[in-house]
Amino acid sequence: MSQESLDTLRHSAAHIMARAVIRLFEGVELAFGPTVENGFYYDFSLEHKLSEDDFPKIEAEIQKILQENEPFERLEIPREEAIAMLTDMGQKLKVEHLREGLASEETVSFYRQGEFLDLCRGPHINRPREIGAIKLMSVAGAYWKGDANNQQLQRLYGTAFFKKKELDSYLFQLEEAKKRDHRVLGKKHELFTIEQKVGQGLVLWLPKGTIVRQQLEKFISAELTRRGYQIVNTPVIGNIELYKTSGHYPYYAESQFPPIKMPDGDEFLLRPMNCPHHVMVYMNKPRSYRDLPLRLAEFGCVHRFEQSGELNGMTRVRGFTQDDAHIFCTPEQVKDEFRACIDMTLLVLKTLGFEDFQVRLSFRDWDSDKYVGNPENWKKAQAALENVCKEMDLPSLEIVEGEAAFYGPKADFIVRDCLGRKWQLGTVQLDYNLPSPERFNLEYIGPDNKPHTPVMIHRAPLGSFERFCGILIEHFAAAFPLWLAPEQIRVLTVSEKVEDYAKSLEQRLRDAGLRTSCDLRPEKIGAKIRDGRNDLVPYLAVVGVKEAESRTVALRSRKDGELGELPLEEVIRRLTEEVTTKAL
RNA sequence: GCUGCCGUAGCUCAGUCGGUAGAGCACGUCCUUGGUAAGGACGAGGUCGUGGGUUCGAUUCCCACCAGCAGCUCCA
Repeated sequence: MSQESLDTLRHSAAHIMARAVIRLFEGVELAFGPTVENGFYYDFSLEHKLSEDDFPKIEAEIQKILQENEPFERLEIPREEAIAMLTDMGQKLKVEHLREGLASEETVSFYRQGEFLDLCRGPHINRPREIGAIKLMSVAGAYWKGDANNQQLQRLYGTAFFKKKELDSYLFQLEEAKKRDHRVLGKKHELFTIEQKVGQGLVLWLPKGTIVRQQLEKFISAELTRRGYQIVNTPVIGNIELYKTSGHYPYYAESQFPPIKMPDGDEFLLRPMNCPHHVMVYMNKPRSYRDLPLRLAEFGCVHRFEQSGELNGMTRVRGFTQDDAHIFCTPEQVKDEFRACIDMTLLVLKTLGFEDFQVRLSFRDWDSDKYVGNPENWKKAQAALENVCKEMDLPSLEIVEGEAAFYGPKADFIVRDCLGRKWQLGTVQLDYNLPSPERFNLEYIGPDNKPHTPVMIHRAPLGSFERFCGILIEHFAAAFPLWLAPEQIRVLTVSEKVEDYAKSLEQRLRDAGLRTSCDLRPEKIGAKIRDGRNDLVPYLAVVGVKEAESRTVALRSRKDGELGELPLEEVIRRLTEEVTTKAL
């Protein structure tokens, strides 16, 4: 079945659900009932507070409608007549939609099914009974027309399939996906924790999670060196004047931790971004065009007071560390620098085996006044960005207006979590505004011996270590490749007789730079293998009397199973090679 | 922040129609000295998220708060 016919089916299912709700409850006003990725929803306004307890009742009514099997019938009605009709029916939301959203239409389409009549573009299936399986999934609040200032509606989510078997398989996949959730695996494998007593959205990296993070830091650091960056280190707070100059403060007052007020009247802000500090590093001394591009990098810790309802495991937190850098360059250098940033982001994603990502170019909304800087610079920046992205042939490139940072357009790299939700990881942002005379008034002396304004590029290939690791946990289902694995090889003893031999192996592995431990428990080897596999250790080295005598280990890999007896030197050589190549 | 749901041992969860709680795993001790996914016995672990209220008595009922989950809104 094509996605198109599945969408038609689900769209009809949404209408059947709405019809059931109207039959069961008083004073139901309908809003919109579109299809979404794995199903559909319908927004309602009604007195009764819907909850999951109502689902059986609604689903029973839906089944009745399916049995009745009345056909969908399309009607074309002049808009004015439709307004009168819907006003009579008390469907105020639909009337508003006709008056505003569909104001330019001559006629609009309705669908009738028995006594149920609804404004709808269609198309629909012919007969309800074509729906093989329909299930209500959840109830949630949603704002009318997606605006938090409007009234809140009740949204019922559901899904539908042609066959019951397809629904079962979808529900099974959902259950499986939940097992991959980084919050579940992070707890199970002791990677990170978030404690109420520390605070919402504040991540405590546990020893095993810290190893994964450190490996990423090493990887990024090596790239920074290779690509001519200079590492700096700056404090996590700054005088509020700094953010007033940068323009950040008035714009984002609500999503910051409140300022720290000093007795002398000074105010300090827990920094929500690193840019102003790096700008100050740039301003530390006069700069010449010969110094550019100046690339300043820092694993910078920032804090943002995100709304409580937005917090989510490691992927949306209140304190996080960006693999940040700011590049100060001449206008002529922008294209090359921007390209290099995209290139580094692609390298990161490729190294970690992310193939399914999309790139979103976020431009400004020309009607909005929330952006700073002159339109000329914006046009220049957006054109430069778009050109480079097109030249580099990035996957599923999408341009969205209105998503830009307030100081400039950006290219974001977006991946999905195990439940299909999109998250922005890497980002490259062009900025003609912070360096401008209206802001920090950055300068460099050109070959003409006159001051010029540099261009700034903000970029973070990972985005933040927190979010990236959260997504990474789900990407690998916590079975990290050897170079990232918290424990790379575990020595398992068959009996106590070989304890000394096992300990000597552990030390030699450590000397070779491998992360290892020794399972000396008085358990049977089967149990130790089982635990080692459950802990997702990439290599298990079994040693018994036989191996102790021949000075070998019986190696077992997570991927390939038993590999036979090998001398330790051979094991070290293999693992070191695998770590160096960052094999997936 | 909003709507709905939810919170019992380190973890996953059961239970109490109101009389202060239980399982499996993990943990500890002992027995077993074993060869590629769970050997056995015993033991320790909980102010049932927090604060109020109703009650002779609340983990259980009610209210508020806090935290978590799904969605919405937001995301420098």
